[in-house]
Amino acid sequence: MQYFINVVLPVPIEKLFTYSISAAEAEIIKPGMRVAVPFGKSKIYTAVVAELHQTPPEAYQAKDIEHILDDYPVITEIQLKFWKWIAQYYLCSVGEVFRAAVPGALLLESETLILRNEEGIVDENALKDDEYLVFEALQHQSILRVQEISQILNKKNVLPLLDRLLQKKVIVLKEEVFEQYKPKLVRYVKLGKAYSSEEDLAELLNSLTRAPKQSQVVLALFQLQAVSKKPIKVSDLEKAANCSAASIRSLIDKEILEEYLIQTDRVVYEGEKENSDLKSLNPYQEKALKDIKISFQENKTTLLHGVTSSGKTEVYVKLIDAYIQQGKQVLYLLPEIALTTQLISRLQNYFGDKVAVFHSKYNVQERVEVWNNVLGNKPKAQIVIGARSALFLPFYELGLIIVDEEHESSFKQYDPAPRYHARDAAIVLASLHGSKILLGSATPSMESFYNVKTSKYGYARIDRRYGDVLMPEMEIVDIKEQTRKKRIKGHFSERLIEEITEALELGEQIILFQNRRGYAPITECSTCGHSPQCPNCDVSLTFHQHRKQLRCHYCSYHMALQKACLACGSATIDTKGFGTEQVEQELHGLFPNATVGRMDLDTTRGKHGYERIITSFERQEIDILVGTQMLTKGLDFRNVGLVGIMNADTLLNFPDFRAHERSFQLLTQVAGRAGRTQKRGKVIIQSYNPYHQILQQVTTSDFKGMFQEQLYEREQFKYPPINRIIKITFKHRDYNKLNEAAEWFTQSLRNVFGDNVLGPEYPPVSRIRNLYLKNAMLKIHKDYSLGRTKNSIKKIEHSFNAIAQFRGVRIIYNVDHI
DNA sequence: GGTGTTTTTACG
DNA sequence: GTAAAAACACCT
Repeated sequence: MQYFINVVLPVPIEKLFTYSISAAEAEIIKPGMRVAVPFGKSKIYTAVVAELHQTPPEAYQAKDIEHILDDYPVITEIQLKFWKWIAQYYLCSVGEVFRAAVPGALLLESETLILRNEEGIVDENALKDDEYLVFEALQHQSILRVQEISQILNKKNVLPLLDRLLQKKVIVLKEEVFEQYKPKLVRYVKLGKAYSSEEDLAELLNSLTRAPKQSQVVLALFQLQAVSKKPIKVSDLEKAANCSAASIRSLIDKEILEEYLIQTDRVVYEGEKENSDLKSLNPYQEKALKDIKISFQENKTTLLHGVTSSGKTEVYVKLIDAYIQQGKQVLYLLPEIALTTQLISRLQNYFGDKVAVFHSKYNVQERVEVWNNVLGNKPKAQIVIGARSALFLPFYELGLIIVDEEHESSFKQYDPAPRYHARDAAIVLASLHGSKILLGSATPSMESFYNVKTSKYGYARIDRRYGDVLMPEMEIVDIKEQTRKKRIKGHFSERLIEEITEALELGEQIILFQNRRGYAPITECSTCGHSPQCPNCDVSLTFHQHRKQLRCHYCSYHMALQKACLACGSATIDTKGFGTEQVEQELHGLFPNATVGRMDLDTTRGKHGYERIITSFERQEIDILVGTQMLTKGLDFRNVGLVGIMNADTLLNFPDFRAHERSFQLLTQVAGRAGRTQKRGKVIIQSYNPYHQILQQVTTSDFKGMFQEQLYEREQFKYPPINRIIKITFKHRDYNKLNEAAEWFTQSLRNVFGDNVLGPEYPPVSRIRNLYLKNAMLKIHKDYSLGRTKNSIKKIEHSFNAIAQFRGVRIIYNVDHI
């Protein structure tokens, strides 16, 4: 009997690949295990077993697998189903989901190593220059990587050369798979066996009189042992004895000390265990909790709609507690995990070391540890807080999923595939696990609220702030009028300056919101109108004050700021528009005594970038914090009296159908940062367009009005939530080829879907990294079969690929594009 | 015709 | 995605 497995490979190819296995292997292998398989001419890849069977492939001879990587499945059955759903819904391959879902350290790939051929006799004269260089390098270093050779020769393609060297028997090649995950081992010491009793010790110290440092170490060790029964780390001993590693080393060599290693987790929660009791809920929270529970009984996805600072977290905590009591796992999804150190520490206060965190700023090693803890259903990963990628963890007994700040667009992955929406995927995951799912937001998305209205989702509401704090008072300032009356300094209206001054006098903190980073978006010569462009992308370069640089936001291109215009040579370079940096600088001029902080992508790079700024604002070391939309994301500051929105218009005038919804959400969220304690907060919104519908709705907290109005518009123009949209992007280096291809494809779509097809159009940035772009949009009514639509698209793509002249044009699908 | 570079194709 | 093979461009 022959045995075969079908595996998923981490490559963007639709199909599964078949390998043959031995009868013995067939006994061991189960779906969800990883196997190493040869793929292509030389590479070895990590694949996941999807199915076992006994039907030999007809058209080819299946290869044997290299070896089995796991003793038990590391991918659960549910995960495999979930991957398939994502691939099918978001129009990508299961392999692409696999690549995104599994931490890099579990995805081993082989690397070609180049070694000397010890047997071959090399005739140095028969070698060409570059061949000789490789030969010579191998005399110094016995192993080289392909990449290193590339560097030595300063050439991209070195494989033909290696082939020649292989023929001449100068080198041999070896494929090696590197295990990337290495458990972290910590060195510990204890006293050697010979010295366990008291008398031995005295003798030992005597023998060390001539080595004062070493006896100091032994004494320190004893002191440490006296304090706690725990094993003693080498590093701790070093510190306690104030000695060098060498002293300890020589004690170990003398067998006075004994060294041993213990495997430790990289991610450990250092705080005390479950120190806070669960807070009791106020009547509004109680009511919401009750409504959620009722809705859960009907197995409905439920939306918790609670105004800013209404204490949604306490409700979550109660729910989480209920599920972990039953021994179930809980997943808590957040839009941007790095911003939420506040929330993490709050949950850790309640649940201690049951809380694990998972996000993209963790390194590969840390991610594998969380993965394994979740897979093993370990108590220390019973509650997982994570960004969207945490959806892919191997949950075993998932009882509850919470999607906090459900409206946030960063739940949607944009690039690369799979372009999934974590909120929607979470709902599917919950149904696969039979678990409950709660969405939470102060400003629900149109989609979710529509689902509530159509009774698809359950609904719970809290419309009072915690502790009955009043909603902030909002004021719109007309900057057009103010400019006309010359009542404006830089970008600050008189009203805003007054309020800032007052808040500063009262010792309150201030948040200023400007939805644009950098100093000024573009520089322009006021003589000839030239503004420097990126050579690879179709955008103007952005000026960054901090480094005196012009940068491209799409590729990594940057150049120093030119003193004179590159086109006409005159020194009349002007900056247009304004960003957070400029606001910050103007503040220094207007309020020289206030300390100003800035929070945007530029100042929050690095693992602890956010934390630094947030904590120093919390400690009130900063009076005024200027920032981009990062500020809106669930931060909780006690002492903020005033929130200023520098310019609401950039949001409102954004050219897409979600602009109004997004503006409402953003403005409401920023405003919600004001006055979270007893005193009523104040919000100033500056705008050129003070009578704009959305601004009125924000100031009166009229969510329902906004929803009704937007729904009507979306209905008119066939946009979500009533319709689904699929954005199709075409990409190619050749402008004309791209145009023809996009035109052809869109026309084919039109033949099937009629005027539900828009485009093709150039996006605002029509060239990125030297590739031209064009977009088409397909709108499908919610009730129309998604499967049929996708089949039609696939069919069109198939004929498209059969046309020789269009080959090489890349097609990217973005289902439910935001 | 040889050499280097880009595009195409196939991978089990 | 990667790498070999094929096609193309360029040079002597």
